[in-house]
Amino acid sequence: MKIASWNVNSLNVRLPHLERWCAEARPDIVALQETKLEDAKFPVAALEGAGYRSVYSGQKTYNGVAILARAPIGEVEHGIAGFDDPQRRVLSATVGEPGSAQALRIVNLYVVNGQSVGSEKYAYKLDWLAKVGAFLAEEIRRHPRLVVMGDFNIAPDDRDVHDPAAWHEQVLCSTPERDALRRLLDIGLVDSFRLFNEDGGHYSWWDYRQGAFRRNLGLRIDLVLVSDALRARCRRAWIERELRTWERASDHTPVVLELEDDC
DNA sequence: ATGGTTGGAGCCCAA
Repeated sequence: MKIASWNVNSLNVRLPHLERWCAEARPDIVALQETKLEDAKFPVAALEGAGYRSVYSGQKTYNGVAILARAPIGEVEHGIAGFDDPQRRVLSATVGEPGSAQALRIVNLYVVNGQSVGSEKYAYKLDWLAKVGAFLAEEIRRHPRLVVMGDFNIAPDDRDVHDPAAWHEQVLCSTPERDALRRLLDIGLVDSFRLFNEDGGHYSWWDYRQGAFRRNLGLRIDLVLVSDALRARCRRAWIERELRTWERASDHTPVVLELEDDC
C-alpha cells in the first residue's frame, strides 16, 4: 500500500506527469495540492482512465486540493467545520471499502505559505495552523487510522534545509512555524520520512530560480504524517526526486509512504 | 546584485 503527497503546481500543466507517474509507481492513494482548478474543470475522466477515483476541492488560480484513490472514497469533508475559509486548502476523506477495519482516514493539507515572517500572510498562517490543530485532534479521536499529508510549507528542522544559516528564522523555517508543526505532531502523529531516514540533504521542493535543483538547494516541506496506530505498519518512506528532472516539472516532487500490505 | 522562474490571470500576483 503506497500513499503519496504531491504539490503539482497546476494540475492543468501537470496532468501528463501525474498520469505517467501513477502508471509507473502505482500509488494507492495520492493527495494533490495547488491544483488551481475549479471543481467543474477537475479531470475526473482522465484519472478514472488511470484507475483512480477522485474527490476535490478547488478554485480558480490559487490553492486547490484533491484526493485520488484506487479504492472507494467516502466520508468526504471539505475544509474545517466552523472555519469559513474561502481558500481551498483542506480536504479529508476515508479510503477503503465502507465499514472496513482496514480503511484509512486521509487529511490533505495545503498549508499557507506565509510569504515572510511578520507579514499579514504569516499571521494568517499561524492562525490557520492553530485551527488545523484543533481539527486534527478531533479527526484522530474519530479516526485512529489517520494519515495527514500535504505541502506543509514548514521545514521541520535544520536537516531539512540546504543552508540553515541563510534560512535562519526565515519563513518556512521560523521557530513559531516549527512550534506550530510540533503541536500538530503532539496530537499523536509522526513524520514518516524520519522513521527511515535520519540524515539531512533530502528535499521535496526546489525553487525554480537560480538553478536551485541542479545545485540541490532545496527544502523538505512536503510531509506524510501518520498516527500512532499506523506507525508500526510503516515499511518505507522516500522522496521521488527524479520527477524534478522531468520536462516542465513542478517545483515539488511526490513524497511517498509504503505501509504493510494488510493496511 | 534584494536579483531569479514558473503558472495563471489578463498587463501583476503568489509561490
